[in-house]
This record gives sequence, C-alpha cells and structure tokens, in this order.
Amino acid sequence: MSSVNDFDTAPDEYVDAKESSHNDKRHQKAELSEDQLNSKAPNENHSLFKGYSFFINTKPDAYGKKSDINSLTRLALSHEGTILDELPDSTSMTGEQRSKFYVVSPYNSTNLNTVTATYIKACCQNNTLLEAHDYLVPYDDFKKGEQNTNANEAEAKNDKNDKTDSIDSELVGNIQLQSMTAENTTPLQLNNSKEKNKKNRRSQKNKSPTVSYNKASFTEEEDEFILDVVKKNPTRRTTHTLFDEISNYLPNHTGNSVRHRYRVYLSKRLEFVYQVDSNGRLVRDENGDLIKTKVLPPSLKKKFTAQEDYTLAIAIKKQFYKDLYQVDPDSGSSLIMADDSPVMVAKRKVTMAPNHVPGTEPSFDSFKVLDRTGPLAREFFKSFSEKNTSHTENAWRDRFRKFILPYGIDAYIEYYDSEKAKGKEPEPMRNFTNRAVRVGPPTPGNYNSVNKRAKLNINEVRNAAAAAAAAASAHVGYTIPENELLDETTMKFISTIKNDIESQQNQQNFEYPQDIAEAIRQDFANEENQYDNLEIDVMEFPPAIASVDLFLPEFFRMGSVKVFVDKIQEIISRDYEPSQAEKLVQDLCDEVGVRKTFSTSVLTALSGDLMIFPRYFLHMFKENANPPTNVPGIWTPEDDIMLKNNKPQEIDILIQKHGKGRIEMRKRFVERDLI
DNA sequence: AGTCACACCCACACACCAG
DNA sequence: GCTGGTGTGTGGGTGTGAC
Repeated sequence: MSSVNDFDTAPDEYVDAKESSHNDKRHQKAELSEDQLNSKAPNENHSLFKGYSFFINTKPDAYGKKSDINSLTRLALSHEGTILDELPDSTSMTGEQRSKFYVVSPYNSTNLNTVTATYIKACCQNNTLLEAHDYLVPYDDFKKGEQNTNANEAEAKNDKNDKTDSIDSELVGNIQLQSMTAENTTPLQLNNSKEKNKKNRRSQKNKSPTVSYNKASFTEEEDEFILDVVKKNPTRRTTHTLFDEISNYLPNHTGNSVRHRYRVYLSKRLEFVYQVDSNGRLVRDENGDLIKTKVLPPSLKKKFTAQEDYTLAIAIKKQFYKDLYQVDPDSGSSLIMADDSPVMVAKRKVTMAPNHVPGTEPSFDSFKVLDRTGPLAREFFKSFSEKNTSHTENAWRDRFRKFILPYGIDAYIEYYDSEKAKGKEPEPMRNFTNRAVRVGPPTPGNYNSVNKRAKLNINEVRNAAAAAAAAASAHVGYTIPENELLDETTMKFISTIKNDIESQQNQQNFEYPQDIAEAIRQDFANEENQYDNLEIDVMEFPPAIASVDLFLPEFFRMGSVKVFVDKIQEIISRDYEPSQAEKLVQDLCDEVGVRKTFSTSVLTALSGDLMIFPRYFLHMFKENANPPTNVPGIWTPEDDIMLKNNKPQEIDILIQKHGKGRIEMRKRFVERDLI
C-alpha cells in the first residue's frame, strides 16, 4: 500500500543516517539556520542530487512560505538537483525515473516517493545522499478508505505497483483537502527492526495500524479560543464531541489533540466558566451579559456512588416485598383494600407469592430477594427517578439490570451494611459490563484525523453550495452557523480562520440573472412609499417587542427608533463584500446592539436582501410582531411553507406579496439550504 | 531526552427499540 | 408494558511517536 516498497530498490549510494557520525541527525538538522544550510563546507559534494529531480509542494499548508520554498529550491539546485514546476505524469515514468524523483511535501497524496523537506536539508548538511527511508512520508489513502466498495480494486492496483492516472489525478483534490488538516494518516509498512517490534506489539493487542501525522503547535490564540468555548459550554467540558466541534475551527488539530490540549494544559488556566441553566444553556444578567462563576456545573453523565447503589437496591427490595406480600415494608400495614379495582386485583394475583396467607410474611429485614429479578414496572423507575434526580429513569434501570442483578440485591445490601458497620466506606459496584467488542466503527472517543477529514469532505461539498448561494444572496456569505455559545471574540477568531480558509479556496461566485435583480429593484422602488416611510418619530422607544433576547444594552441606549434606524441605514450602506456577512452581523451587534443570532435570522427572512433591512425593524416595532407579517420581502415561516407546497393558488398569493423576482430569489435560497 | 500533539482505550451512563 | 438487546458517546484516562 505505502510507497515504502518503492524504495527497496534504492541505489547503493544511499547512506543510512543512523550509521553516520552524528547521532539522531534529524533533530540537529531541523534546527539549523538557513545561513548554515546555505553555507558550503570546504569539501562539500556539490553533485549530491545529480540525476535527481524534486517537485516541491508549494501549497499553503505544505511549504507555503516563500522563504521555505526558496531555501529548498536553492539547496536542491546548488547540489545539481532538478526542480520540477509541476508534478510529472507518473504513468510515463520509467522505474529509474521513479527511483530518482521525489515529491517534497509534509504529506503524501500522490503515492509517489514523497520526502519531507528535512531530507534535502539533511543530505546537504551531511554532505551525502542519505537513506531516504527515515524521511519518507507514507501515502495517505484516505480516499481509498472512503470507497470501500472499490477497496479490492484499489488494493490490486497498488499491489501491482501500478500508479495509474486515477491516483495522480487525486493529487490536487487531496492537497486541497489536506490544506484543512495538514495531517497524514496511513497504515505503514515498516522496515526497520525497531518499528517492526512496535508493529508486532500492536498486532498482538489487536489494535489499529499505527498512523503517521504531522504535528502543529497550538498558538496562544488557539488556546484562548479553546478556553473560551469551554467557558461557554461548561457542561460539555469532559466530552469528546465538544473538542471535536472546536477542532472544526482549528484546521491543524484533531478533536483528540484539542481535547488532550485542554485536559493536560489548558484546564489549569480555566479560572471561571459562564453560568448555565439546568439544560446547559447560558444564562445572562439583566444587561444581557454572561455571568461568570467559579462553580462548575455537573457533567452530562454521573458515576453511580455506593450510596446510590444501596438506595436503589433497597427500593427494589421494598418493591418486591410489596409485590409478594401486599404489605407496606415501612408501616407493616396491608395494601389490600376492599374496594380495589378488578385490574388491581388481577395485577396482585400475578405478583403475589402463591398460597401466601396474609400475616405470615417475614419482616422486611429478614426478607431475602434471592433470585427474583422481576417483574419490575417501568413506573417503578419513573417514580424512583423523580425522587432520586441524580440519574435518569433509563440510567437507574440500566444500573439495576447491568450491576445490581449480576451482583445480587441481597449481596449488595449485605456488603454495604457490613462495610458501614465496620466504619468503612463501601464501594459502588464495578466491572459488570461485559458487552461484546463492537465491530465496525473505531473505539468511542477517538476523533482522529481520518474522522476529521471524512467530516470535512462532506462539509466542503455542503459549504461550497452554501457559499455559492450566499454570494448570490448579496450579503449572506457566512456559513458557519452562529452559535449562541460563542461570543464576539470567539466569532472574530473563527472569522479569521474562516477567511483564511476561504482565501485558499477557489470559490464559485454566483450571480442572480439580471432580470431577477431588476425585478427586485423595481418592486423595492414601488414599495418604498408604503412600507419604508413610516412615522418613526412617534414610535415609542424602546419598542415593546424589543426584548433582551434580541437586543443588547447598546440598543436600549439609542434613545429613539429614529436614531436606531439612521444608524442601521448608515451601516448597511457601507461597502460589504458578499463574503462579509459575518462582519455586517458583527457591526450590527457592536454598533446598534442587535444580537448576532437575531440579525442572522433577519437576514434569512430577507433572503439576504439588505435593502429592506430597516423595513424589517420598522414593521416589527409597528406591528409588535417578529417577523412582521404582510410586508413585501420579509418571508415568514408560513410563506416558506406555501412556497414549498408550490400550489398555484398559494404561489399567486406570494407573488402578490413579494413579487416574482423575490420568489425566484427565495427559491434559490431554499435550494441551497440557507433557510 | 523531554515535551506535547495526537491516537487510542474501555467501562459504563444513558438511550431507544423490538419482541 | 416488561424485558433484553444494543447503539451511542461520556469520562477518565494511557500509549505512541514527531519534533
């Protein structure tokens, strides 16, 4: 699979770096300055790379810095190597050509011989053509992994060492994909004995094949970002998924690594979290600000304590006692009533001990459950969980099934009482889950680069469509969903990353046809008098509908609707690019106190048409409705349903309300899943 | 040789569903 | 509607290897 085998026929002039005079040169070499690398030793071999050619991956996530590329190029050329401007067609290469050609890249998406930049530097520093094994970058066969149905074919191709056009053609696509991750993952075919031993150890433990990856250090901004999101998601601070979600915004790190970063380093820096309600939602004060607290909320799952196990065991024992003898275990009084319903009597007959004579039942303390396991009504767990809220009904039931039953109700009660009597603290039940090893997906809680890339691959397709639609919709270009849990600082950080990524992508711009744009402009001009010239001076401020859910304190300080609308007009008249919707939303938040979630929802209702942005607020304030109804250009959920139904009668209503141009615009909005 | 990025583990809490 | 089967992902780590 890996291209390692390609190097089995390496020329004799290779020297194993490990046998040369320096120990572990790779590290020394990596630390050398460019000046050192460029300076030539007196006995330098200037023909090191004679006959060898290199293609340097210049993508931003590889050696994107010009200085790096120049340095590598100089080194190769000054030692008589050849630098290729583009990747050669591997199918037309001879075996000899293949063996004397290297892609220089931190990742290998070509299945051609690929080495890291260190190889070139190391050869120059050691003044000899080093053995390439230690510098080889394994082939990233992620795409093959995705296409399981073709797995056998791909395997056969690789076995024959036949690098076909189809593999070469993946280069560009893979590099693009890699630009988001800068990581490689591939099964290795190990050659040296040390690595073989590691491989054997792994196979003995039946683990997944080892992986290779490039590491990226965490920057201060990334650390702050992680901490900030944790502060706003305190209930999820121990989960894997939160960190996997964070890693979506950190292209160079996986969920695994972000989580580890937090656990080992950043958690010590968590000085406070933001207060959340019982559902984990952030709580705000009367000014709309988040509330800092040093009290960590409970996590999503709680371990069972010995006390809880005991309480459950006793409750179940009591239930069985009641069922068998129809006597209340606490009071000793009979539960049988003369006026019991027939259903009650029937139930009792099912659960009661056969031939039991009332009054002959044992005391509750001397009663033994023995091997009785049920029946235990769901109602029992329902009412038990209502009284014991530390776990859910399902969790209590599962605890009963998986732990209390195997341990034994009598046995645990006896153990617990006995430990207490000795003054010891009893332990909760443990090690009763022996579920079969799950097949298929990897072990839970493993968010590695393969998973991340698979997800990115899906998201790329989705985002490309959304980005095109966003550009079309004039000003809604931001496709990362705004999360209530992310504040301004966080959003700015995301924005920076997002813009960086977008600048690397060749996004397809999409324009509305001229006739649609013209129709919308015409409609707007006709509507202006009726819908945009309201008497705003007489409107009360703050408007009744302006709640703190929608507006920040900045809004309430504006004093009048006129000041607010004027400011809105000024903001939207600025020259925002289609991709700057997020900046617009940010500016609205900063300058007029419109919460970002709200302004995003307004933009959605307007299909991104900024011209009618003030209209939305005017009619919202006037009608005391959000969204305002019966206003052209403002799409209500009902409108969207009618559009979806596509009934001629309903479409006619929509045409009357919004005009044909806006209907076309809305359809495109819906098609791109932007609603 | 030490640090740390990343992979990987696994018991089990919580959930849902079909028989 | 009780019960068993089992999916999912949390919680608390440890192992590996790149740098």
